[in-house]
Amino acid sequence: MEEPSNEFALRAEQALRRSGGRITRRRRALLELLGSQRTPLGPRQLHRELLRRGARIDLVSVYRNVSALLALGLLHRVVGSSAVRPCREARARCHHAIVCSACGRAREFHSRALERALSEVRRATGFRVEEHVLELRGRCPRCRRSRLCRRRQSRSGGARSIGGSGR
Amino acid sequence: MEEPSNEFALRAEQALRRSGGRITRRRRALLELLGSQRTPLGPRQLHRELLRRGARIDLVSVYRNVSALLALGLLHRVVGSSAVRPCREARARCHHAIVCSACGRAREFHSRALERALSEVRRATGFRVEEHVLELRGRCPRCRRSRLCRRRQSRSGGARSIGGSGR
DNA sequence: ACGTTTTTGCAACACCGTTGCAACTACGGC
DNA sequence: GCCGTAGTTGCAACGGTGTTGCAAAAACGT
Repeated sequence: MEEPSNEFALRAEQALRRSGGRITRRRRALLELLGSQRTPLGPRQLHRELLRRGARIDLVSVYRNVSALLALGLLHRVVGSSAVRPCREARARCHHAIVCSACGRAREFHSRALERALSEVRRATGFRVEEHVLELRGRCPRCRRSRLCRRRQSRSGGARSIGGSGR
Repeated sequence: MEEPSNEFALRAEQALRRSGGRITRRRRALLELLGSQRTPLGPRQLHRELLRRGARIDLVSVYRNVSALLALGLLHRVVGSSAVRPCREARARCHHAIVCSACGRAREFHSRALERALSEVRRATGFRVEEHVLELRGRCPRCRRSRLCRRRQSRSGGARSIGGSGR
C-alpha cells in the first residue's frame, strides 16, 4: 500500500484507524483529494473529481466517508452549503473562514479584533457563541478584479418574479 | 378587505403593490404570520402554522410567496437553513443576527467592535465582505439555563459511525 | 490463507423545493 | 356592479440531494 501523499491524508488515516476504521483504496483516494483541494467541495463535486482522476467509487460512498470525517472532526462544513474542507489543525476548533461568493475559494484567518468583537456580542446578548460557526462571505481579490471567475452557487431565493407576465 | 394588523404586513403589502403584485387572502394570512413570528420559520413550518390557524393554502404558494418576499428584500434568510424572518427596517442591509442553535430564536444586534473587526478582515484578506451574510450561532440565555428548550435542527453531518458494528 | 468486521455498490426511498398548466381571483376600467 | 386582463393558486409531476437495506467485496488481525 502506498503512503499518504499529504499531511491531511496522513492525519485522517491515523484518526480512522484509531477509531476502528479501515483504509481502502477508495477511501484513500478521497483523503488525497480532500487534502489537496484548493476550495471547499461538496460530495457531488468530490465524486466527479474522483471519477475524473480514474478512481472508481460510488457517490454513496463519498457521502458516507464525508459524514464519517465530519463526525471525526477532520472536516469542516461550509455554512450554508454541502461543501467541506479539511480542518487545518488536528484539533481546529476556533478558526474562521471567509468564502468567496464568486469562486468558492475559502481562506482561513485569525483576527484579534474579531475575537474581541465576539466577546462583546457574547456579553451584550447573553448568548454563548458556539465554536467555528462564524463564516463570512465576500468577493476575493481575484474575483473583484475579473468578472471571469464565475460559478453558480445560488442558494438564494428563487427570485420569483413579481408582476411579471408569469402566464 | 381588512387592514394589515402589524407593521411588517403593512410594509410588505405596499411593496408588493408597488411591484405590481396583488393582495390575496392567503398572501395576507402569510404576511400576518410573518409579521408576528417570534422565531425564524421555514416554508414548511409557515405552512403548517397557517393551516393550524384555519387558512387554506397550498405549500407551493408558501414557497412562491416566500421567494417573492426574499426577492423584494423584505425577508431575510437564516444562513444554513430555509428559515426566514422579516427584515426589521424597510431597507435593512447591514444587520447582524445571532440565532440560537437550540430554540431557533433570532436576535438582531449591532456591534461597533464587530464593524471594526470586519474592516480589519477586509484589509487583511483583500476580500470585499458582502452585506448581511454574517451570522452567528450559539445558545441563548434561556436555553443555556434549561435543557427543556429543545428542537431538532440538525443539518449537521449524519454522523455515520466508524468502527461500529454497522449492521 | 482464514475468518471476522468494515466498506462498498446498487436500488429504493424520503425529503425538499420547483415547474407546467388549468382554474381562480384581485383589481382597474367601464 | 360587471368585465376583462393579469397575477395567483392548487395540483400533479418532476429534479436534485442525501439516506438506508442488503448482499457482495475488501481489509486486517491471527
